[in-house]
Amino acid sequence: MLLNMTVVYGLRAIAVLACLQPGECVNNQHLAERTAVPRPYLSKVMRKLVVAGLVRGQRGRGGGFMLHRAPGEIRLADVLQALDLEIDGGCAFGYAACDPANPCALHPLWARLQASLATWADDNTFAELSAARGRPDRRR
Amino acid sequence: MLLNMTVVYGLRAIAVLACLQPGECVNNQHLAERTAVPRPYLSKVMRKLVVAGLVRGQRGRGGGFMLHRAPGEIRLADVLQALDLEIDGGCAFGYAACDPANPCALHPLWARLQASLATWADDNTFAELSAARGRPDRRR
DNA sequence: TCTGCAATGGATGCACATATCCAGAAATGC
DNA sequence: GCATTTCTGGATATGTGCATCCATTGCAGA
Repeated sequence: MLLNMTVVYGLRAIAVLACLQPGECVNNQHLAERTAVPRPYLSKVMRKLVVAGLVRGQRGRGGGFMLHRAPGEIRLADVLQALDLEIDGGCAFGYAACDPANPCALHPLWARLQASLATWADDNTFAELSAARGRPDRRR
Repeated sequence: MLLNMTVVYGLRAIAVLACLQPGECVNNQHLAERTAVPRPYLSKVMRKLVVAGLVRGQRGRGGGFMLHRAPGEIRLADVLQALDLEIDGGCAFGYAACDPANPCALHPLWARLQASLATWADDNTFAELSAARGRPDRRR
């Protein structure tokens, strides 16, 4: 796959949380079911999202997770960063100094890829999810 | 990084081969130096590129690797495919049936990423490398 | 204050990508 | 044919991402 599992899991989780009613929250077990992520691993991922300030974790009876900002205020790039994905992986040849003035052979192709990814991550938020928002699979 | 090491190594190798004079070839050791890839691992990567028909491997004294087609005839997608990178990683939620008619929540965002990547891989060839083509690091 | 629920955090196991080593096979020049 | 060079190919080590388990901490309601 193109992105690593941890990131995919994080995106799924945020997407599910973005579909909740305001004030509503989902605990780790239910979230694991809805995202099809292994329960113990999901809690590690959620922890990182909490630390990054994207998600709020409420302990105790009736607790769970909810978004800390409106879905439209969360960019995909925020999630990638929270989960330690380097958008800019550096020079394709591993050169420390590689810029348009002194480029490696792959520089133009590589820069184009980086730009595509960065645009995708920066310009998209969770405001736009598919019609699956109202999907009846909202089991508890 | 965004792509896995194997793919990056493969791209580097093709880029170096694309800079050779017609008929010229480079053996594994020199190629490993120019691409900064571990020598034993590079030979595995090269093998896959040979099997895929992108590169020709010539054994014996004076042998080595050379491109099997013109640089402009090799798309990035060809290299990715040769090195077993799935461009289309399937649904972000892992649903078997996920299409615009019955989408997962992440579908629109996910489709946009897939499209960006596919465009990059399909529309770019090794015809366009940076000015490093004539770079004086052409040591033997 | 007690009890149960749920997130937190550390320690650990597992699989696969990455990397290495070495013997074999093919091509070239003598 | 022989020696040298070089790719080929299998077996093996290593390191990291992925996943699991369990003890602890914090919270809410009775």
